[in-house]
Amino acid sequence: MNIAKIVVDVPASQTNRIFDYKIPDKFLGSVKKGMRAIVPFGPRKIMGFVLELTDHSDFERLRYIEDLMDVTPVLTEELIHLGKWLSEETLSYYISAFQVMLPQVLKAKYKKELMRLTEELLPEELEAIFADRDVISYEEFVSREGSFYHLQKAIDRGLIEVSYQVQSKETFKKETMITPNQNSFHLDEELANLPKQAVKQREILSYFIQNPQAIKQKSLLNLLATSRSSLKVLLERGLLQEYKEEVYRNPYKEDKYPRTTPLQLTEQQETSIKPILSTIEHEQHQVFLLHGVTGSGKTEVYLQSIQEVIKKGKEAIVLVPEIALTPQMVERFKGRFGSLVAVLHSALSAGEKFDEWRKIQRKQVKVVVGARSAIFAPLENIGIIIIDEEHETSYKQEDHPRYHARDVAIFRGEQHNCPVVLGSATPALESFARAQKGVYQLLTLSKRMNNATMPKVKLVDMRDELHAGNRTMFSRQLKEDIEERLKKKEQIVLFLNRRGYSTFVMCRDCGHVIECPHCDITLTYHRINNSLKCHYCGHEDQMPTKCPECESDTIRFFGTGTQKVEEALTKLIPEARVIRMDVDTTRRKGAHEKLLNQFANHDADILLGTQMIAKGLDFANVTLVGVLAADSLLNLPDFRAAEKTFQLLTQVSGRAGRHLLPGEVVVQTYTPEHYSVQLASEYDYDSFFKKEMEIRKTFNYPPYFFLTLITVSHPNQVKVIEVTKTITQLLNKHLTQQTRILGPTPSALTRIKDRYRYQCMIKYKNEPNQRKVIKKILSFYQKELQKNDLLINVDLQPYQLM
DNA sequence: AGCACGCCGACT
DNA sequence: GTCGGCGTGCTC
Repeated sequence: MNIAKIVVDVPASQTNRIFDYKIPDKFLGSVKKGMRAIVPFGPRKIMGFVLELTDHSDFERLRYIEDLMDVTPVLTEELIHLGKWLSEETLSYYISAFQVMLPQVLKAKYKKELMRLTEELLPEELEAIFADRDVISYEEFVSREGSFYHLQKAIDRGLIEVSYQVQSKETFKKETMITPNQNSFHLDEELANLPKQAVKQREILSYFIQNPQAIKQKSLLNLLATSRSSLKVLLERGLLQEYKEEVYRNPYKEDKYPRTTPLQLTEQQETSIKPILSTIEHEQHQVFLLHGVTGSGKTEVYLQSIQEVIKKGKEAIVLVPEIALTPQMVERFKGRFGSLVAVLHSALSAGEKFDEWRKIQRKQVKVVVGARSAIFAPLENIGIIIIDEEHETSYKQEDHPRYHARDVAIFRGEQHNCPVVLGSATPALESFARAQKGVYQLLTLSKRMNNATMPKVKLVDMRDELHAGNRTMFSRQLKEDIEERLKKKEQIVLFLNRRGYSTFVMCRDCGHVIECPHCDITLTYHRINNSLKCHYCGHEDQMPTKCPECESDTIRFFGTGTQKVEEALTKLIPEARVIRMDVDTTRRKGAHEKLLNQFANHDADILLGTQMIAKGLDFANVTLVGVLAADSLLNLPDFRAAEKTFQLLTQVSGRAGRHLLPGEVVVQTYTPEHYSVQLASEYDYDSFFKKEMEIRKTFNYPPYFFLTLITVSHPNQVKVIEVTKTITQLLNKHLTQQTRILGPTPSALTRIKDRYRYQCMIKYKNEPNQRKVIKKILSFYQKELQKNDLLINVDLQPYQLM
């Protein structure tokens, strides 16, 4: 086994294959599959992943592996297998598939340097740049406008060498530890010998006489209220010793979380957990769809399933949408499983993420809780994979490799013979359809815990408000309800799905929304020159004074970003204490937690926020939820708009009345008759499912058909149309009869940054050759793609249609 | 992706 | 003869 098969860190179609390298004798035996290695590649040195070891290669002039970057492999055999599958599945490069499975810091960093090889003076121009130094960075050379010709000549004459360096970015946090010198010093004797005035030294020594074990320098100095200087003397005299110990950066302090014990399950929970436990017991792969209304106790089912998995000596992965990975959520898992839990969250620093990952790699944890990419946790003995809020679109990665965590979960579930549990109050249509077909096993929790009822939803037609002369963003109903709760000292959650600055323009009379004439997107109001702009194609219009549709002059910008609402709210109800939670107020580390704590302590009456307050929050005292603008999602150019609206409304409503106090929801809308708004207000998922499925069937959308979206972009519009047309023709020719190919159509955002974008949509039921055909088409355009003016983007099962 | 190599055209 | 600008093809 002296040859390694390696995938190199060059994301390009021509290098998207395996290269063979010889293993030098000094590394024989220590090279293992899944390690990162530094290898020569042409004139440079780059990082590569060792995928296989063999002793035969068809290639004759093999070069040697230069160095190893790991002692322990960073990819397990299963992850290598998964990476190959992933790149096939998503049509992305092998290297990208492997990189996405690892923490950022394991990505190699490259440096190119120029090294002086002789004592003799360099040609004038170069000497000026080197200025007596032996090594300068290549970037510096370029930025000082060094002549490449002179450089080349100096290299040819052997004066200068180009050196390539591969660096690893990972760093390890070290802590200084202090311990008594093991070499049999009698500390008590030494203590007696210390001069009287050495008070602090005496204190330190006495401490170690009583506590002879090692202690962190930080804690010691803290404990004895002293500084390093007094410690230093003792270290220098050899009475004490110091050493560095590697520690994990610890973003979540375990001791903070009070331990919880399993709760008594309700009858429904009991019925639901049984089949899960059975598959764990029999090591069977099975996908469950746990359809549980908000507040029905899905989490407890997860926790007790995990408990069983741990009991069997296995491990668990829990995926939670980024936005729901709140301290409250983490607490539930850390509270039950303590330090056996690793949390992978984007809010962690790169170093913290790496340390959590390393805990997993070293098998020090049993449970991994994290957002999308946590599905790649390097566990080797998985007993269950749970995806909470499985309908969340954030589980689909939008750049390469465009994977869906749900698919990866099922793949790994098959590998490990373990159950995959998809949980949601509002399952994705695709998932529910599969459960109906029996592909997934459906488990239902229809009752809330504590016998709480779902809060009553009142729909308020905002057009009526206007006709009654109310021009504020709060309906009379909502204002009244807020005031009532304030009187009763109960709390309120207000939800607005609009980011702070973003505004759209709508006629309050007829509900007409002004869109860009060139793109299918609402225009944004800019205050500076009173104009309407399209953020993508650059189109600009003067702000109209009349509705182009009905001529009414009640056309207004709905600039109701959270900031404006906060302002209006304090004007309307001055006594209310408001906490605003959006990207702006939670950007700082820990701010999220702080604001939620304030609200939990009733330091505020109203929590006003965007998406981030829609999920997972659980406050006993919240009895009113207000949705300020339910239509905001419906106006998006997306066949999933109704589904997303239904999901969001249901989820937000679930924030009220989770405990003893009954809850109520006020939904403000301009389209109260829309079925997604109607049915969400009645919590009628089944009817929504039926209705939406009919629509999907009529328009040949998922789950009846699979989609593939091919987006072509190029600076020249004629060229884009031509290429897209050819692609459509090629697809028509090579795909089956039943498959429908739409296009070329201009993309919803036709022009971005001077590139025209056209797309072609493949709707298919069964198309086994699809990937092959697309690959062929891509290679047909390879030359043009390389030049970079033509871009072809392929998204299988897209979630973002723009 | 980089990088070398080779051809071409402009300029001293 | 000298220099830089591109197009092409290769990397174990």
